[in-house]
Amino acid sequence: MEEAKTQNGASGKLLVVDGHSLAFRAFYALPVESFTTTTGQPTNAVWGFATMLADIIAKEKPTHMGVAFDVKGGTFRNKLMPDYKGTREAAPEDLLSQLPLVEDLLEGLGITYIVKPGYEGDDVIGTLATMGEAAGFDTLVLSGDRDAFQLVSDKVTVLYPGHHFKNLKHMTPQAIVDKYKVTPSQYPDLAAMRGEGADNIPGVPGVGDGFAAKWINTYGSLENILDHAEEIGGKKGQALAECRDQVMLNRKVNALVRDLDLGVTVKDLAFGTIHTDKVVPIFDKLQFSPTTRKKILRGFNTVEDYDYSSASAVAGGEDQVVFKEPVADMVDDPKALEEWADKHLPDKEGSIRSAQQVNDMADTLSRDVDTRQSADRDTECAEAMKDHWVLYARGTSNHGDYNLQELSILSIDGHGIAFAADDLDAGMVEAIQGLLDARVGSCVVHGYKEHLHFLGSRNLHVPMPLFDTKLAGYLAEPDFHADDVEGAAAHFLGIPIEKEPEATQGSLSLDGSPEEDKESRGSRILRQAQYVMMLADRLQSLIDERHQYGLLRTIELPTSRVLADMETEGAKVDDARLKAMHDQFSAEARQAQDIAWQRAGTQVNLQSPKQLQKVLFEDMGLAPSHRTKTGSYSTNVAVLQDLYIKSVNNERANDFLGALLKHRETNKLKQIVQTLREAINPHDGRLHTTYEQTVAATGRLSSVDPNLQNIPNRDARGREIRSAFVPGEGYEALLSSDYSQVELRIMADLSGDQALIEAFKSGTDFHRYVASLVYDIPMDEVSSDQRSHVKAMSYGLAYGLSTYGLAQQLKISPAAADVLKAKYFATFGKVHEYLESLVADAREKGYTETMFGRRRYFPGLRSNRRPTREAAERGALNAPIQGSAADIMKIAMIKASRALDREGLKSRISLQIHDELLVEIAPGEAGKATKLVKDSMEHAVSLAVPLDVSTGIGQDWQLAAH
DNA sequence: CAGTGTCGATA
DNA sequence: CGTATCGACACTGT
Repeated sequence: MEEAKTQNGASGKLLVVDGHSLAFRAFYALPVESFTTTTGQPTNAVWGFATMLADIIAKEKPTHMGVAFDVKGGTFRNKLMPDYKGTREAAPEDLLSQLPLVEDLLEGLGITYIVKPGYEGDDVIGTLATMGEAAGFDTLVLSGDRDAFQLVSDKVTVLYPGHHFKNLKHMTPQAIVDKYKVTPSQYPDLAAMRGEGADNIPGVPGVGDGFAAKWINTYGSLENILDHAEEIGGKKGQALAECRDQVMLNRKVNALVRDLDLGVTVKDLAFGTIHTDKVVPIFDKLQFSPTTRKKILRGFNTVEDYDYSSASAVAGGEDQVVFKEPVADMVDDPKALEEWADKHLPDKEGSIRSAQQVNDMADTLSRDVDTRQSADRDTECAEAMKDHWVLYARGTSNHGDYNLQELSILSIDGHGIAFAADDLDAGMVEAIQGLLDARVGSCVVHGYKEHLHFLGSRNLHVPMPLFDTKLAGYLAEPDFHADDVEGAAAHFLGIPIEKEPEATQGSLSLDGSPEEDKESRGSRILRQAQYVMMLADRLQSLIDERHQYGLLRTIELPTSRVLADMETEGAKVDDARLKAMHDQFSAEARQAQDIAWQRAGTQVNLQSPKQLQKVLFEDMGLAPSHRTKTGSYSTNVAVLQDLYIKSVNNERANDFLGALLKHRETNKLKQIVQTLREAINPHDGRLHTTYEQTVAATGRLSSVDPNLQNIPNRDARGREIRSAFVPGEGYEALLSSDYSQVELRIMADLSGDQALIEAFKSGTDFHRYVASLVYDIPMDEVSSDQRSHVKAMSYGLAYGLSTYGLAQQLKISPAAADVLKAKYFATFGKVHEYLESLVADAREKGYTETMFGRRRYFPGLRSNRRPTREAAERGALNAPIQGSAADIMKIAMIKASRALDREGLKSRISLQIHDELLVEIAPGEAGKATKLVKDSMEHAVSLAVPLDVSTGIGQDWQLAAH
């Protein structure tokens, strides 16, 4: 890098920053929820400001720096133009409260910041840039305001953020000319004619950058253009003449002042020395992580080895994580693999457990779960994880077809072996199997389920490993989603994100990227394995601290195995039936569309809310009711139905709405059926969903590609689709087995409310029983309204339902809802207390916990923003309940799967829909399988109330329903 | 071609 | 102004 030199030998690089612009952009770019201290102070703008600045400092290496801020109160511009920046909304409090923090941080970092009453930050910037230029410095101006372009010269470059704030464009004189076809000094003339929307400066109507540039190049100066406005002619020329005064005013307003007296010289702007006594307290106050601190400080000359971490740094210490490049060993025959393993991997004998031992241990722990939910809390992994190795495989999957692509084994000593799947012959596969069987007890993977699939595609079976970094990461922070190993490493280890270029396989690469050669492919996968190794170290201690190893071992890892089998087997569907339904729904949707188009008089796209808004609320003049969150008029079913009823006297609108509603319904069903059909695996005619085990923050599973957890079930039309799910070849029926009111039963158990416990023990119609208590009347006098109101209240409990919401759902007045709620809580006082305690505990601890120690963190509970805080409160109320139900179902699945196996049945679990299992029944096994599955579910855990499971058997899913 | 908004399906 | 999801489609901006 060359540095600027002046005649007198001075050299330097000056960075001038528009402080407000940077803080604003950071604020809006980063979610405030993720950047809030425990005291509720938002820090997203400060964090973004500081890290962004650090990035630029690291990249540009300036020697001098000045940050300009606006100051409250009007400037000379407002006197010239009262509307100047008039459309700007006031900055939100969450941002304003951060500006003093930014200034404090700058002071601590030894960076000069400047405000000048009566002038804007832009004028300070203009002055600083001019001073830098005059001193012979290379000068950079970081600003999101285009007015700064007038400062650009050979010595001055403006860094202008693009759409993504990260990539800054270097606006040099040439870049300005390329973009606007005028020189930097001519740019204000151009802007004066075009106007500046952001500042509420009107331009000449119909004139944009293009015309303005053309005129400037024809006539030179702005004055000259205005003098020749008549010559230009046409609408634009006329408009220009009419706007003459405005344009001249614009030009005055957009000229930056470049000669303010700021009371500093360029030399004063030198920086680099940090005031440690000031910086550390600020860092502490902002609760910045050690990683963030290092990141911010890397561009400064800091005293070597000075500890910038807070005295009160997080326990467990965030030691600097160092990436050590693994050594790739060449192993090309089975014997060599065995020798390599003997040399580098933990002993088969001794402290390391064999696969059988590991599974025995899991069984033992799982039995503990039978009797006492907390028995598994004390199992720790630290001991076993002093010596471990990483198995890291990658592959492809497509609707049940899995394909291993590459596999690696990495020892804790840094030696590793990488294989391309194509190079694995039968002998090598056998040797790998031997290695797995002997040493899996000390093995770490990232995603056990995926490894079962990928290795399974080469007939390799992976017994249960010691640790899974993907599952562990999910338990540690269920709201965080890394999409790959690098992402997880970046998050948990604070390793800068360097995305590895993905393998370009095959003979040619279309996008011109170089094909990855064998060697670099090998070292890439070993690097990824090394990330897994490092993640294991970090997560192991996190998991142990929280006593979650039992959860990992006895619930999550075994669940992975059950899910892998379910995914591999899939669920059989009758495609002929689906096709018939699709044809039927298509025809109906088309009919409805024809009628709608006819009544509307135009071919509106019925699937376009925007077009519908126009037809309904403009053309037909109907009265809009509900607004969407962005302020437009909603066209959802509730609104449409309402309009339909209200439009009885308007035949055209009424017909249109009827057809539209019909289209909504049938088209949705058509689309669901179509999606299902497209996902059928052609080889076996079955649907192979993928269960995501680390997505839902509460601990539930989710289902994707296709989602088989949202197949219609509410109305008869949609439910028909379930009749297409049938037993496959070699099976005779389907069993549906589901929990009734699990979440309520969990609440009864956890709250210890005797009234509710008795209600469940009574064994009668639960909602009727509860209603009789709430209204204090005999069971047989409970009206159907009373029953349904109480039922809604019961279900709403676990969601943090408001009286408003309850009223809306039951179509009763808020006052009546309030009365219902009061009565309900008067009857079940302990439930009320329990729900309140969930939120209170979460506020104190920062997280909630399920019966099995699954955590979820809720930083939003301390937010200053009411909507944020209340949303967090509802989440904290719901998470332990929904999450405990999820834990219980996972345990039930593990038990059921093992029971079916143990009894030698061929029947198998096919689908899980949160509180329901669908089981494919082999001939003659209906009775036995039903009993095993039902028992497993009923006795997954032992609560103060019985777990009620209802079952049904039928020739298809719909018929199996009960 | 990616990102956002609206809508609607489930437990 | 009830929790947790997934995904199709339309539209918009680079």
